[in-house]
Amino acid sequence: MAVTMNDVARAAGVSLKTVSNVLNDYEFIRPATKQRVQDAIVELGYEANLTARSLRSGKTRMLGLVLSDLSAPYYAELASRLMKAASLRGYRVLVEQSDAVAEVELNALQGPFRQLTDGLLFTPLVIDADAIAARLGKKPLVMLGEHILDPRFDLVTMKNEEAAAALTAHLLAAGRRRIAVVGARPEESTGSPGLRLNGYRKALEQAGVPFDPALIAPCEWRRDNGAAAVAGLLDKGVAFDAVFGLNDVLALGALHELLIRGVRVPDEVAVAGFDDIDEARFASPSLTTVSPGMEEIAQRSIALLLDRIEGQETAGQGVHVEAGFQLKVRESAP
Amino acid sequence: MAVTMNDVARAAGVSLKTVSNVLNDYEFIRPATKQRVQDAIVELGYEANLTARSLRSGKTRMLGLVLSDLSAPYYAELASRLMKAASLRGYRVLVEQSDAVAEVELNALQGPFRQLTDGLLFTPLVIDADAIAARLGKKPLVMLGEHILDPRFDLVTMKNEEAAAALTAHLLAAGRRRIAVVGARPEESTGSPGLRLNGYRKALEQAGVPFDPALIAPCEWRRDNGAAAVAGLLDKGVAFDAVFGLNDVLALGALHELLIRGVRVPDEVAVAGFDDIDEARFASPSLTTVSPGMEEIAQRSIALLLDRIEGQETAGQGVHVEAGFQLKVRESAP
DNA sequence: CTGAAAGCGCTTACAG
DNA sequence: CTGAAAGCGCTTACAG
Repeated sequence: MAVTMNDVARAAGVSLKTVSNVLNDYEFIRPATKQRVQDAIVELGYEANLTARSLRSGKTRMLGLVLSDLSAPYYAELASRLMKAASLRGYRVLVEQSDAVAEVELNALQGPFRQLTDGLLFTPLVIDADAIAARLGKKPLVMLGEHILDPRFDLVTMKNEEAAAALTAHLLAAGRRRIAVVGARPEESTGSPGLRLNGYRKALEQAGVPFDPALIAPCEWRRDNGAAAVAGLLDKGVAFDAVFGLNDVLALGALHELLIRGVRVPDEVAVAGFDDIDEARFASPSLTTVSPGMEEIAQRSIALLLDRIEGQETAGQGVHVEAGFQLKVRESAP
Repeated sequence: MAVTMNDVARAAGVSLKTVSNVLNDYEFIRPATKQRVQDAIVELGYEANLTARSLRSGKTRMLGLVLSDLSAPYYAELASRLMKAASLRGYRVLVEQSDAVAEVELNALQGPFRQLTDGLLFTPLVIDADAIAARLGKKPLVMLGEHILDPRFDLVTMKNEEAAAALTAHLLAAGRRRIAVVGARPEESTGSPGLRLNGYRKALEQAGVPFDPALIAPCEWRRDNGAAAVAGLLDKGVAFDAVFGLNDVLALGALHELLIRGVRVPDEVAVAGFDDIDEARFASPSLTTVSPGMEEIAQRSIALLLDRIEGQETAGQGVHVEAGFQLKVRESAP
């Protein structure tokens, strides 16, 4: 049916191996031979069969990306950048949405999804380091995010604590003293919620402001939950003069609820988020937030994963990368 | 290295073909034989090699999705739903971002991307129907969106004209007479911008309100362009009492600019969008928009594409599906 | 520098 | 109901 390497070899009057050599940029081919092969390829309109190549070579030139939900703005923007970075190196990205379900996360590690990809960019939300280590095959895996901080794994993440502390310090410097936090449990101290809450607590401590658990509203990181959490605080009569949404969609949900209730932002209550999604700049009022270095995260995680896939070193220890962050001061918390 | 079908056959004391029959749910297998094979599979931890299966069968059980930019909220939400719908039928979705570049769109039709997938969900933005027809191989392709309306192709789309007309009629009914449109050229009449503009014009006509080209601001569909377009109208001194952003991010960009300039929304200027992305509900004020039936679009386009892939009929004519829409009246244009 | 052969792990006619 | 054989289209040692 389709044109094969055999057809090309016949047309060029060489063996299969020579065609393969040309395709794989083998150095030592006589220019004349190479030219004949290339002419035959163009003439016949030959295209390499990627499946056959994969079967024989054991490589697919696809990377797996496991995240909870591609429709969340942060993940959508990250996935888009990861795909572009991978594409520049000749790789495609296959996305798996886990919905934060343990079974899906586990299956991504060893099932067909793993088989289809040469390496994994993994954002686990529910399974733990040991579960991952137990299912870790030979193929490389780079952790994205901060659910797992384990020296065994490569990890690309952001400065959660530092950035959250800087943001909180900014709110404190503006005179805010009762800063509500949306998206963590008061006692949480690991994972993205916990680390960001740690930063918040450190900044409070530094300023000599007491930590009040009543100000901490736990919820899943979705827009509607941000709104509901703030509604809950207001209904309970908890007094606060700022809201720190642990990500932007939470902050934007909170902002919406405050404005609906007639609370003036930032005059009465300042609002700040975390992520700097495209939307933050265009919210009304625009959202003060932290830019966590998403482009750097995308670049470095692709670079690290491809080094593992293509590089010689299998490495004993995991590499830990932390992207730099930037405070983005806007109208919602000047 | 890995466990193969041969290993399973040996362990179960049957031939390769019998193992294949069990794996592929062939009907006529003696229960005892089937059981022995299944036991061997579990015992050895056998997993089918998908690459080998693909090479032999010519099927990858992957669908291609070509869109301009996964980080755009509408596409991110659509991609997420498409993946879920495909997953229920045992397929994966591989995304290709075209950035609205013609070359990328063309390559998606015949290059390696096509080879890796059994069928394509294609949102072309720049190439035309003939270019597509010329490169259309044997594999099925379903158009998404409305850049191409051609009887040769299967198409799943939304009621652009009707929905835009309904939205415009809503603005007119609320007494708005100078409705600016952001995201189309005044003379445009095809593609998403053109069709939505047609709907706008029809509603104006129906209401006996003259069409004023000065109110039509062309720009690419990005948030910052929506803001810039409104800034342009205000700076030129064009009078208007409503803005219809041809998609939600344009409307939200416009809303932002209006509020920055101290224009009261909706009192002085009403704002409406199109798409009903998650963000619309939580904007401040919340955004009046059109919900174009995204879930229906996702479901039906997957169903249609898989019918083509798995079904017997190669069909002469393309099937055209239009999802239903709903007007979402919120605070920005009550 | 180039060739002839083996084999990656499946599915698919072809037999019986 | 089940088996023996061929072959999908490549890459990879092995020779020379």
